[in-house]
Amino acid sequence: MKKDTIAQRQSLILGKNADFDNPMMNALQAIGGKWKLLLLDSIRKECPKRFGELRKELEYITHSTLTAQLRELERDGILVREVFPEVPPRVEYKLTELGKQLIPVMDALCRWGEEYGKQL
Amino acid sequence: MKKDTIAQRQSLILGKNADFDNPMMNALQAIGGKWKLLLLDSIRKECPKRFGELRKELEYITHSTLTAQLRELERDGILVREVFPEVPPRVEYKLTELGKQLIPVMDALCRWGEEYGKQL
DNA sequence: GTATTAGGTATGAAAAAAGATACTATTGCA
DNA sequence: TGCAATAGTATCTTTTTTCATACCTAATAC
Repeated sequence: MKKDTIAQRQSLILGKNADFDNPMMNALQAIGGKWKLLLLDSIRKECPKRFGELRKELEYITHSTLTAQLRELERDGILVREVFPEVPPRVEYKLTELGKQLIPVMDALCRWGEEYGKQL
Repeated sequence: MKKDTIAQRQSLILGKNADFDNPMMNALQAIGGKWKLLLLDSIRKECPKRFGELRKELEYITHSTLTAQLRELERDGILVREVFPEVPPRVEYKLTELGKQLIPVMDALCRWGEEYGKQL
């Protein structure tokens, strides 16, 4: 296959046309960002969760980055966004069924993170 | 705490002085790169694995990036590097105990990746 | 009419990650 | 002598990601 830009090659690796035979690639394409697992971990602990609550918890994430990451997770069917037509507005995010299926993964990863933290 | 550079803030988030109370942050600090889980997934399937084999499997990774990622995983105690004093040289990578504890995580993540792939 | 609120968008600049490329070492073999 | 093979390093450039900042929206209270 022709490879013109790096982005195109990336799409082969972690992108939309990812190798369906490699589940790890599929998974990383969806949740492989810097913040995504942190976001999902926070949402699963209190679901639904508001935008502002996420901001507070992920102290150092930027407003615009937070929006971007949430949009991607929504696009990929991992969480849903619900807007309440109030003023001031309220927006809640919660896991979809697919998102909930990530909970065992997050559990396992957290357990490992504790192990890893011990020897840090 | 004073925050001068982005790097310093990052170190608060995902870095060496990460919040030990947040296992997810610990975990992502170690295995959160773009290639790391792909590398580990490949190594766990055939352990030990040679440098050149990794290159072939992760078709699009650069030689120097592969080296860098492997060095970090070694530094973080997730895999060990064994050099065989032959010519041409042979270098094998294998999971440490800590690395092996990642196997359930990778299993869970792959299962999820399959689910996710279905609706892609 | 303007301040407040929560959430969002848009822009350009900065930083981090990854890439391309060229170089090294080793030694048996033609 | 020169080349092949494997693994690695060093340097510079490009790509991607994230940040900083400013601006937008809506209903309500003042």
